[in-house]
Amino acid sequence: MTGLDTNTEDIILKAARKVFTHKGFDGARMQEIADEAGINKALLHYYFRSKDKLFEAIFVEVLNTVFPKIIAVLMSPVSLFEKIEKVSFNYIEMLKKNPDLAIFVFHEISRNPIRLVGNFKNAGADFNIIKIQIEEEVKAGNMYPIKAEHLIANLISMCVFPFIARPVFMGMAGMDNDAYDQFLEERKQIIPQTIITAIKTRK
Amino acid sequence: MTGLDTNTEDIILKAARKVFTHKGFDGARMQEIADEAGINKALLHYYFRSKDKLFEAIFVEVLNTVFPKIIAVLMSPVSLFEKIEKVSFNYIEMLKKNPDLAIFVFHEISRNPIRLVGNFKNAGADFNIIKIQIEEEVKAGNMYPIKAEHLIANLISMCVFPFIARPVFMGMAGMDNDAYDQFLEERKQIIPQTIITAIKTRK
DNA sequence: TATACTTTTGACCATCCGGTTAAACCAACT
DNA sequence: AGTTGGTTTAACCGGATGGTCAAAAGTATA
Repeated sequence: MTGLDTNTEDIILKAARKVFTHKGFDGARMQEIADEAGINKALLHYYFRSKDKLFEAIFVEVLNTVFPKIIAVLMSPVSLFEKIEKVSFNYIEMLKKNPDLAIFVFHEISRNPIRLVGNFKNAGADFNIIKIQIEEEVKAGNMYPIKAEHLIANLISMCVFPFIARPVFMGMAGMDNDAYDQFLEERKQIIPQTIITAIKTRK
Repeated sequence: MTGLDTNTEDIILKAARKVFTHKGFDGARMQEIADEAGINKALLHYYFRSKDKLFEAIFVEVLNTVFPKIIAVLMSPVSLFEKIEKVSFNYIEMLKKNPDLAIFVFHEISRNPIRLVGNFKNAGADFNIIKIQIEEEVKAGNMYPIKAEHLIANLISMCVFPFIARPVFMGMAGMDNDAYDQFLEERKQIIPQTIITAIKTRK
């Protein structure tokens, strides 16, 4: 593919990402990563000193895949309703391309919550921007009040959780893989529709 | 506490449940379970032949904690709106008492999706009941159409995901533990409010 | 070609971990 | 007290696993 694929360090990262995101830190084996990369196990330690170091490298990479783009949308200077639509679209689009990331990220964060703190706080997330924007929309009569925490929680939950619970939902609703992909595609519309309709309406 | 606590088998199950749900199958150590139970490691193998067997025992137990009650509510003969309220309340209440279960269940299911199939299908879940109920509510003019899959996905997502993403949401919104517990409590109202308002309104 | 360097490898090591075993412990019964 | 049967333990085993090392292979430079 690209030139990156001929660079040993990147081959390793790619293999490690695949194995770690699929099996988690505890379930991943250095030997399996080496096999996946088509190299000797010792070479892993030559480029990355330890399993922890290698994991850290790909975990940061994954966090940067998952959070920054959505935060950028939420912080961008567009209307609240447009943000809700864009986040739904972008998040579902990204997770369709990286279906393992959701479970991986939250499992690993639960294994070691401290790791998170610094990393995404300085991705430019400022929660007050959303709070102020909601206040303004309420003042302008475009929506009814809701705490920013709940609005964002509703939005992210509905986007991400179907990827985490995929086998469960598929089993419950009797969907096959194709049907579920179609279902996920529909959610790009359903989620903003649900949220926006709810906040535009007197409860 | 109860008489159960003096029974070795139950002491083991309790310890195993704590360690497994906290660390996952791969991260759990038989020695740690033994320590937690205050017994010898060999005794684990005396009561449960292997780590797999012990895990299977507590996994079934956990599935029966997580799914049946919610399925029972969804299948019960009450109005759709009442179901939505009851599921929100019950799910959040249960997860407040067992905060580790959400991540644990979905991580382990992703590790081995087949395990799930039989288990909760015969918990009495019949998705058609919800589909029919929605059709009737639509026909009666009480709500606008929405696929049952999306309605249920929205409901479960908004209830469960805040437990999975707890550290992330806490970080983003700058909440401490007490504030987050309060936030979760509020969601018992917010979630049915959001869903019901949305489906009662022309989009 | 000789030299110096980085990259890659196979073989190896120490430790961890799930699992086994034989013996000790203990309660019940005779 | 002695026997029996279930329970608990300390010690041990073998394989898996993260990690190391010295030598081989490859590459660039003179």
